[in-house]
Amino acid sequence: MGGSKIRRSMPLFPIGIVMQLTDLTARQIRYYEEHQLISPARTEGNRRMFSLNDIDRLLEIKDLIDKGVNMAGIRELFLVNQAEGQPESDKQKKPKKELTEVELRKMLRNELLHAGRFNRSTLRQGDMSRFFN
Amino acid sequence: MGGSKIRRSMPLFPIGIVMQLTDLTARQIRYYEEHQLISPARTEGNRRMFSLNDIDRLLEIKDLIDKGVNMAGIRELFLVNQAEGQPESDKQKKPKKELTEVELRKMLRNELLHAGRFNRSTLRQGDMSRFFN
DNA sequence: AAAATCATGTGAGGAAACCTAACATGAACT
DNA sequence: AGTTCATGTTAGGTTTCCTCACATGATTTT
Repeated sequence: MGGSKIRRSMPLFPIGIVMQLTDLTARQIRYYEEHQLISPARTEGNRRMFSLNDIDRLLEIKDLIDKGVNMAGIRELFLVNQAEGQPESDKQKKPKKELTEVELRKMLRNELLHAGRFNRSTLRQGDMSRFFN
Repeated sequence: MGGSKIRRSMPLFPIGIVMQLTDLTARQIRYYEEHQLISPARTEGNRRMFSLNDIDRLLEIKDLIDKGVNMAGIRELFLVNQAEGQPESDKQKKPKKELTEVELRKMLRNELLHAGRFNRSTLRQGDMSRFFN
């Protein structure tokens, strides 16, 4: 890297800026990281640095939270979302702790209560284009 | 501003990131500000925050310095550059301290010595597009 | 209804990244 | 030889961020 080109995945923004850009508190952002919804890079000095992709993700998270989805739900949604477009070779998908039937039923019930319309295809990625004039 | 859109003029980057992106030292960047080649925004706590435009500018500055142009020269070039496309109403242009004949001659001579090919139209602005994939 | 869980607020103590100001330095001019 | 220019370096101070811990209100579970 030298003069370099900026990539959507380049860690560029400190948390303060991300707060402004997303209207989330530092606490919220860190909490979402703790629950593995994002994994921002770190500087040598351990400060979080966020990429455009991270910001995209935070905005999606915000959206889903408004719809009443909880951490686990969002995590699973992201998994599904990233699985599509993958080689379908893995029968077991990921050795990640998948949702159990019970949990799933619980979530769905919750969705209904929250008048959750689950469409409006959020989860499109790379929607950051709208961010630049 | 809320969810908001990013503008090229939005102050987003701390100086550390700008250093990486431009390969300039903090000292250099501050020095260029001191000479009014850039004017990055400041946070409440007085920290510099740079926009994409600022980074564009720094890259142009770097380029011109490589060609042997000094601070005053770069400043004047930017003035000219931004004057074109302006209403030609002002006869006096800016009450800025313009270059004197002597200074101008000095600079030109310098250019020649430095094998300065003054073309290759740098100074196009908004060239940051190449920065994104 | 009491207890547990979830998502977030808040505060303490510490460290990283940044700030200004001052002096140092080598290269190029006068 | 002395000056100016662009940059390096160091010192002392402030801001922003970090983790950890505990508090809190809204739900959910028992």
